[in-house]
Amino acid sequence: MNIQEQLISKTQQAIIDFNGQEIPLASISLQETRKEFEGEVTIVTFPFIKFSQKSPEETGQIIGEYLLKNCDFVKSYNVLKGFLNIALKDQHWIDVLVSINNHSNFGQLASKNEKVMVEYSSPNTNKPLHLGHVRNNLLGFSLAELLKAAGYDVIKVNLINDRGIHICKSMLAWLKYGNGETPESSGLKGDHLVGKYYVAFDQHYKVEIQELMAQGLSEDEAKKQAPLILAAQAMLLKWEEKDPETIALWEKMNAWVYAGFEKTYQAMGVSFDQYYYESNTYLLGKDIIEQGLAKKVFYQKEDQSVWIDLTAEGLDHKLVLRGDGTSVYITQDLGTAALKHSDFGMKRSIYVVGNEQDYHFKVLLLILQKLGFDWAKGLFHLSYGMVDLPSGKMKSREGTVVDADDLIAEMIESAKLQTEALGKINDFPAEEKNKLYETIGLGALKYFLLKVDPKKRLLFDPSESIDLQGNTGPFIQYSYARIQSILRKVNRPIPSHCEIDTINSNELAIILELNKFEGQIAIAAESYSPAIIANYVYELAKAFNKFYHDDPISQLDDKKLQDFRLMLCANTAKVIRQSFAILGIAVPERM
RNA sequence: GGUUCGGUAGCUCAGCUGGAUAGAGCAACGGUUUUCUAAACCGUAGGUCAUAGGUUCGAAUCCUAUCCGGACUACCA
Repeated sequence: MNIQEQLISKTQQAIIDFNGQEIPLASISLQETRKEFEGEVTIVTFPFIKFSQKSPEETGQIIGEYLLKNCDFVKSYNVLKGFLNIALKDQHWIDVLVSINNHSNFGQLASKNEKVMVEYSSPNTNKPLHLGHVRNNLLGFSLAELLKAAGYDVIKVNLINDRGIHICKSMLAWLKYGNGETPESSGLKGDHLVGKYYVAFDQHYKVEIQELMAQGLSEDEAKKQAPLILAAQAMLLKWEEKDPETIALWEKMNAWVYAGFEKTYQAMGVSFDQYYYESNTYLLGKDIIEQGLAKKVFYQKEDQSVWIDLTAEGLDHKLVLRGDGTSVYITQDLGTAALKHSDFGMKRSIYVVGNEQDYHFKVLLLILQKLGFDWAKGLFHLSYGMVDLPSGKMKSREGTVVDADDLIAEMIESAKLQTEALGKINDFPAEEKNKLYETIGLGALKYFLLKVDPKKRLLFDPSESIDLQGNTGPFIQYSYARIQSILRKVNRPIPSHCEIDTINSNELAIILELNKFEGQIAIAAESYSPAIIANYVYELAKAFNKFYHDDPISQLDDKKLQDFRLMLCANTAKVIRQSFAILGIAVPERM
């Protein structure tokens, strides 16, 4: 029985001893004592008064007195209104630290022998990645690391949207206006080059629409009849017919994009175990439509189009296959979901996709459940909020997007300026300096994006650079570097046991944080929220910095105390490093 | 209109399986360095937790309504 279970059980026993009344165990809950009061564990006594027949204060006294007498790990207690605060003996907390220290895999929860798939990134190959994609990628990668830490076997998947009318738009514009421009000839990164022609298409298209409207067509008609859009549609048909020239162009331009994406992925530090391409999966799903028709989950209209009636679920009628037999988005997604499951047989599958697609995923999951696939209940849409600018939503066509590559470069530059201004690493070789700027710049960016609850929309103001002070990635990296500095200076192995018997409040605060780590991993994994880890590790770093400020370590003469504090430092560093690994953020040895 | 997510300090966010006087960071103001890295530490100031009801011993947290904002509501993806 652990400490908490003992406290709960003894609390119940205290009242039984007092008057024979039995408090239900479920109504006894322990919580952390707030910082301004003495103690580490608090029991709320309000729910007990109908059993004790005493005031909340008296009830607290009765229980506190009982615990003090009957639990050898309880040091003292105090009662404030309906709150019984319990302080545990220092030795208990020292033991907790030693046990964390000697735990070879602290922060890695026991294997659950369960496969979980995380699909994220899922880019279109017609334009470069922007800040919204950055959030998606960091969130997806971090979620995968988080689930691994929580004991799951994780498969990271990227479903690349490499076909469709939007891809044809870039291809067409490049043919018409590109003059054979290549990444080599222009020096442009491949994804940016292709994106340039996607924008070019839209500009020329708009001109054509204006011209047609001037000729008296309505806007809708003009949009449908503009020569450029007709040409793009024709190109899509040629692609579907596997016209060699079209395919060759498509392959060439996609290869440019992939080379560009690869660089951005590398810069962000994200990776995948498996790629799926829509060009391979877009025809999937039609057999599922057949099954659905046979099971009468779907129905067919006179024009042969296939629909599902979701009005009973509060949704609408939804098209699942066009009248001409071609797929829509959801057709493919039905097929891809089945394919992924047959490839990996995972129990759970998480889609990291923005909340603009809430409706789509609600429908997708509902259809799969209605079709009776037993794996469908394991699907989950991790719906994250959009990244907004002060001016509102980012729009690629209006040029208001924050480009991923630019942003990363700016963050590294800003880390460089800040680091140079502080002048602490002038003795570093140039290569190490650059590495550090990258570590800090990306650390700031990643932490900034990950510390916010994924569900919430996130505001980014490009005119204000991301902070490097306060509740930021670099603050936590700095705490880590400080510890490494101490460990280097003392240069003694971390002991495996402790010979002190009292600890101060700063030390206690750190141990309390360290003790929470694995619980936080479990909670964060269950709620799919790396933000919980980000906020947790910030609290740890704060506690450490206060300790560092107040209490000497390397200049101590008392070796026993020094050993203990070294152990505290080393384990703080360990937990910071692991927390940041979950967030996909590197830690520096010096900064 | 319907569905849905959100609204906490000037700004960015924690806290939300109901518990104490609602917490951080930034920005503002003041202090700390002959002592392990001041990217730090300490302090001051800043709040009708959108609004109104309800449930409860107790509500930022749960329920209802209203207001405000976002997203979705395509034979686009």
